[in-house]
Amino acid sequence: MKEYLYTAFKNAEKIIPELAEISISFDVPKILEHGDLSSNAAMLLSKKLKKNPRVIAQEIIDALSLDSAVIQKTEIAGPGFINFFFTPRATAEILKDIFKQVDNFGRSTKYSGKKANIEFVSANPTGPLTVGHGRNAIIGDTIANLLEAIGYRVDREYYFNNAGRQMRVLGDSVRLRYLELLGNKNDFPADYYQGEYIKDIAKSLFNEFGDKLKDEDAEGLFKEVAEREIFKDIKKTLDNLGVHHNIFFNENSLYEEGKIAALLESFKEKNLSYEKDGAVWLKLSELGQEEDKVIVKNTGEPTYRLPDIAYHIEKIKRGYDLLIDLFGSDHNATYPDVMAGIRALGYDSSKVKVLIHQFVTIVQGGEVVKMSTRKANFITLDELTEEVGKDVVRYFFNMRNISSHMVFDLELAKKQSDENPVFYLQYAHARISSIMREVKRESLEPSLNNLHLLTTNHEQNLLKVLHNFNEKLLYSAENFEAHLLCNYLEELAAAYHRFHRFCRILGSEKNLAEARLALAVATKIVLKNGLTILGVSAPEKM
RNA sequence: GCCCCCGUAGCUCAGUGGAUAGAGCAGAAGUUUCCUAAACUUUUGGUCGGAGGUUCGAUUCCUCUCGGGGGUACCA
Repeated sequence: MKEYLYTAFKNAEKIIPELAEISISFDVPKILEHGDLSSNAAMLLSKKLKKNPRVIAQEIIDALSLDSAVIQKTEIAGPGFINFFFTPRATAEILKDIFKQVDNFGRSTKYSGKKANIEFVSANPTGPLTVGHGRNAIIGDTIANLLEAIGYRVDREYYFNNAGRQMRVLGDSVRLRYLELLGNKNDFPADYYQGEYIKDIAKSLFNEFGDKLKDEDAEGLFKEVAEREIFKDIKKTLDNLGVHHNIFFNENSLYEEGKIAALLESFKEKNLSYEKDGAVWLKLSELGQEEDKVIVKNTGEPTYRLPDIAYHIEKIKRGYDLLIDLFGSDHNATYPDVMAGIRALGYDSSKVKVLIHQFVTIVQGGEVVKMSTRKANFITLDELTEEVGKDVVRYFFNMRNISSHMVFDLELAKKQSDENPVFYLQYAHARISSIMREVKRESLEPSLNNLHLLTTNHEQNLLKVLHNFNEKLLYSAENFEAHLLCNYLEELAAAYHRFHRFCRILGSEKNLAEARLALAVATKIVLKNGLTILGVSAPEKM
């Protein structure tokens, strides 16, 4: 419908040349009485033409030469809006597109041939994923789905580190638990990993090796086994949610391939680093940042900045058109340094898009639960998924703006899961599936031959919502905002449920029944396409 | 101190500079001989944290301010 108006406005430039100077756009009015689409062009021109916007609006309408088979009427409203009302028949044309494209309806080829990479989760293998990681995992995977829907080829990447202090402590935690099993009492340090999973790993080592490991050091087998087991669990947890990375990038490989040493050398050559107090500093204050930061500690170990810069350079070299980093807000201070480092070495950081999501506040029994992997005070993502199911977890994390500090009330999620909006969407899909089973008895087929019969408010409204899918999906993907897709699908489901209540298929005259059936089937297609992008199932029965 | 995010209905949250700020839940009243009532209809509930500014028009953009969260490491 918009395309029609864009063309009409374009042609009207011959009569009102100033139309070419403003950006023409059409909004779907919030209120039904304001028509199907509205334009603010007259208001935008009012200053330029020094005329009352309502007068200009009339001149625009006169210049448009609209087809009455498409546009039923136009009106000038409020300060100078032009409202367009489409004929029911023109509105129903959308069903033809949906039936033609089916699973591909809504998908776009706008970014075909482009490659994107999204790095997300990226938790080091020190313990099970928590509910907090869940938000990152779901947002990341859904953004990847959205990008694929608009044509990108997407790599899902997981960056991790199995070296460093964190992992040493992990290995030693397992070692101490293992020694406990051999009867050696020890003071298990408070800053070690307290979780039961550490004891489980120690137990499996004890079962396999008996006391043969009592003189092993923490860095060897203990750490290796802990990492392997924990990673296995993490992948299982993600698998349960339908999240699959196709690239796992180990920070260690940057050291092994000499990338870290080379990077350090480049900074030195470019006179961007210096030594002070036994450490190597990066001159970030000369690169637009607040202050210089350490890149190699006086212990000889790099800080995270150095490998992070090296890692991003590696990704940039792979030739992506878009590189997304998805972090929790606790990392929000780290990326500007990394970007500055990349730019300083002459790499293009403009393709890197950093997305920061805010924390999930867990509330249990009316109290905020503070999460810490080390203290083993957390609710695992697995526990949550088992409690409420994959669809609820995915929908819950997708339905809110990533910048919102969301509250996750565990009791509510478990107890009142029936009231989660995801069931509202799925139920609409299941209802249509049910109708499709029923109509077979009456030998009704969806038909596009009598779409002019779809004239009631409920039918027309549903059709109009269907019209919006392409645009909403594209906008949602280009802005990395999956919650907009959720909002849209809720609107679609609501429109369908109303249609379902007031416009019966079985029992209606055949031509009308088949036109309505086409509308229902089209709705089912769009619901399913949307839910699939969210990673939520579209059940045939509930 | 400085940086990022948030503040909208009792609660959880939408809101792409536009017209009368919305949804779900919770509260009130209804709808089923009928394709699934996990639904639908009606209804109560708002100084959009506050104050300035830009604009024909601000919940939306800017400045200041108050409140909450996260950072500001030779942790990541």
